[in-house]
Amino acid sequence: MLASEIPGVSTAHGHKFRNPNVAAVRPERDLPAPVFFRAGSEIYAEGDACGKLYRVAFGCVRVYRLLSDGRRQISAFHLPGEVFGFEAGKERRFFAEAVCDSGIQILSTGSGSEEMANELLPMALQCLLRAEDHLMMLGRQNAMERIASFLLEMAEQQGEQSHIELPMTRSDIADYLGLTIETVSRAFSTLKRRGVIRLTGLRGVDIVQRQALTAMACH
Amino acid sequence: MLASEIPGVSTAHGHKFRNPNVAAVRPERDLPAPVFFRAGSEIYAEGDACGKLYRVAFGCVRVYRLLSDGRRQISAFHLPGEVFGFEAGKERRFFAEAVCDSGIQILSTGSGSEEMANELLPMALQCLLRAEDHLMMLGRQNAMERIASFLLEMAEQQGEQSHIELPMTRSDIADYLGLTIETVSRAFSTLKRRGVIRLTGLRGVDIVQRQALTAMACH
DNA sequence: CGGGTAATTGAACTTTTTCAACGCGCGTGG
DNA sequence: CCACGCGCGTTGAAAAAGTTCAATTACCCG
Repeated sequence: MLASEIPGVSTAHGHKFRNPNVAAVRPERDLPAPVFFRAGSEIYAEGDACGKLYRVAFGCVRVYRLLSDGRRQISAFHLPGEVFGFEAGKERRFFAEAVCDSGIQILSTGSGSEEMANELLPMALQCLLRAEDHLMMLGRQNAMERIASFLLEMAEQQGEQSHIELPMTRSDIADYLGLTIETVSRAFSTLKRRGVIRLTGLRGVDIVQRQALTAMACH
Repeated sequence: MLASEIPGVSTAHGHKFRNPNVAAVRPERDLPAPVFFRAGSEIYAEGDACGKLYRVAFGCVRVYRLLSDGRRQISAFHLPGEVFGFEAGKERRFFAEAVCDSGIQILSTGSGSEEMANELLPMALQCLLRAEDHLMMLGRQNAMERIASFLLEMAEQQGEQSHIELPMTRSDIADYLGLTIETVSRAFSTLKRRGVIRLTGLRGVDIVQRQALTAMACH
């Protein structure tokens, strides 16, 4: 099932979010058929039972938590090929939603093959690795550095092209980077004014001066 | 080996950091004798080979990363009973140092028993859970909320006493919370002025109004 | 082409940082 | 025993960064 096969669904972005950096969990043929989720629809919610894992076939997923007063922190965006849904404990503390129209393969872990259980730890560690990069960014980088890191991260997830598509809104980006939408928007504008990036529509970004970005991200 | 057996070493804090919330990896008798680390000394560094895990017998450990310009983000403090040192990849990207004089048990994982391999995934997930709490804090909470969360976290790690000992300096706390030492200090002063906490020396904190703290932490 | 959502921009304001000065506690050496 | 220095912590004032609120513009989709 592809986005392009679903009537009435825009495929302008759907098929572009390939992620060449993530090995398949197991051969594609062993994976269940993807379930389709409309943009914005819920994949799981806080309070749901843990136990299932999910794999993005196409589209994009945001995983987030909410504070009681509604402040949101997005902990990760997942692009095609990535597995998400790890959580310690019995009940989920996170929400997962489709950022754009997406196809999701549902993997049941407990009953899975032993072969799969062996891959769980590396995947969890990969998750941890990303969380720890994210931590550094939120704790110690300023707005411009976070935006630069974010663009490079997206470029890497999409195979190091100089053109990237951002499936998420400024609001999503803000909640991922711990900023406001206005600050995100201003940082984009500044990068554009300096000729570091070009904005093509609301979603597209051309990276004109990659090394300027890496210098800003200052790892 | 206990801190109190080491001549010339202050034991004023060493024995106080018990953590009743963490189950031992395996029965205490199977654990190797702890290695002693002086306050400030390095346990491992960025670039070291991964593969060993560590368990805090007594004392406290900080795990952190550095940006190229020296900015530091502490990703966790580990108190007695906790296991640390998980990292994906071959080489470490983190540093670990003793915050105060500490005893560390070194567990070699690869060659470990199968029984231990089975505990790796839960431990990694536990790690992930903490990282994600931390992420929320850094991304979406203000200075006072972070300090309140931090104090409650320390209280929980030390068994929900109303008196807690902070083995780390203000600078460590600042680098854990993504703030400056001045901001940390001002938040402590404000809490003191409001009668929420009492400061007993540089390291001790009495929690006078616990529910005021939980209200501030606003989970 | 027109409507509505999302994004951008400006200006005032708030929070946090930065820079600088000062104080406290403690150990050392005169 | 006391003076001194040193590390750590606190406090104040000014500056910077980011947020908030409000108004405007751009883009996508029918």
